[in-house]
This record gives sequence, structure tokens and C-alpha cells, in this order.
Amino acid sequence: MADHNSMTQLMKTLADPTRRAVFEAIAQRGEVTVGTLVSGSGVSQPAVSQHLRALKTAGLVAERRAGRHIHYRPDPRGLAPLIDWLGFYGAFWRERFDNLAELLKRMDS
Amino acid sequence: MADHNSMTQLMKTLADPTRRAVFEAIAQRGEVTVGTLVSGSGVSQPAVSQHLRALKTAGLVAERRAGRHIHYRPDPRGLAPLIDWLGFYGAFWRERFDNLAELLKRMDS
DNA sequence: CTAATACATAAGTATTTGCTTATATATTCT
DNA sequence: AGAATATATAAGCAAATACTTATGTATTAG
Repeated sequence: MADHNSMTQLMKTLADPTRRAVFEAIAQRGEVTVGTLVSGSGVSQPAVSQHLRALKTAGLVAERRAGRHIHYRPDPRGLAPLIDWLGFYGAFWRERFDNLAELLKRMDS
Repeated sequence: MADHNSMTQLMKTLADPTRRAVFEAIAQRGEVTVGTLVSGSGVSQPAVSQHLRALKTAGLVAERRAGRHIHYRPDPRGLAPLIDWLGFYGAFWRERFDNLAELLKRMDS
């Protein structure tokens, strides 16, 4: 089970809309440089770098240096505490809705 | 798909550990009075009331007055934006891991 | 009706946070 | 080596946040 602290950290990391947008941009593109992320975001380059550090600390992204560029890619394992937390309440959800997995399948289509 | 704002609000609401603990206490007990929640939390009664208001605004809990007591119960629909957000990245996860639904099933056992 | 109980709201405050500008570090180009 | 490019870090600041104590509002008990 995901411990309390990692869950709090993950939630706080994803709570900020700008930072979440950065994460989503990384997830959608697969791998992307900081400069590209800065272009897409409405904030300054340092702001993006700070968000990237937070995402990295939370385990949501990983980096790869390529010359002067640093490529960021998503790390799916970072979301584990969140999935775990939802799974912990899985029994609870099933009593009211169907099965969470079923729900996700429906949403996916 | 859950819109950006509701997702941000939900995340911010669940990001605070004290508030999340209040929500978890409500979810576990099914229905509970404020006084009971105050006992379990390490904070003051007003603090708990403020957290309850935030949870209510986020759609995570509902209330029922019974005399001088107010009973709070979880509202599963409040977590929908979160599930939706994860579902939105469902395809992404499946490319790297298995199937998110499978993952949830395994975690459930 | 008054006091007590259960909870909500108001006001104030210290901490956290997300941004900015300025500067540092790492890499490439000439 | 020196200039340019890409990104990170530092410092400062305004806004948000989570708590506190004090007070308000409903409901019940005596």
C-alpha cells in the first residue's frame, strides 16, 4: 500500500494546474525537451524547471541528457500511489458502482 | 472527460494529509458525526469543519442533519474527475505496462 | 426561558507555494 | 578560448493555505 507521505507528495505535485499541464505535455509527447515545454506553458523557463524538479522528485518523470538538451519522459510508476490509493478503496466503490476496472474500461472507449 | 478545473480542485482537496485523513475516516465508517471526526483528528473542531466544507465543495462528502449532530457520508461521485483523468491516460499506461484494469485487479487481491 | 451541546463561520497569523528576475552550470560552435 | 545555447539554481515576493482563538447559529435539555 502506498504510504501516507508519498501519496501526499504525489497529490500536491499534481494539484497545481501548470505543473500538471507540464506532466500531461510530457506524457502525450513521450519525450520532450525543456524548451518545448516552456513554449507550451504560459510561464518562464525557471518556472518550468522548478515544476520539472517537483515532477522528478515525485517520480513522475525521468530525464535524459542529449548534448545541451535535456529530454524528459514520463515515468508511469510515479502514479502508483494514486492507483494504489484508489485500489485501497476499491471495495468501497464496488458497493456503490460496479467494478472500478469496468468503469475504467467503459471510460476508455 | 473531467475538466481541468474540477480536477485541480479535487487534487488540491485531497492533497492535504489532514483533510484526506478526514475523508478516509468518513469513507471507512460510512457515516459519522463531526465530533467523532474531531476526536480522531489531531486538530481543532473548526479546523475539521473547514476541511469538511472543502470536501463538500469538492463533492466528496454529503451531510445529513440529525438533531444537534450532523452526519457526514462519502459521495463516490466526487472522485470521478480523478478516475476520469487516469482513464484519459489509460491508453498511455497500457503501452508501457499491461492494462490498467488488470493492474487494479492485481492490487485488489 | 435559559443553559448546554454540536457545529459553523470570522478574523488573524505563520507557513507554504508558485511565480519572477538574476545568476550559475553545462554543452556546443566558431 | 570565448560566445552562444539550454537548462538549473538562488533569492525575493505576493498569494494561497491550514491552523489557531473567538464568536455565531441551531438544536435539545432542564
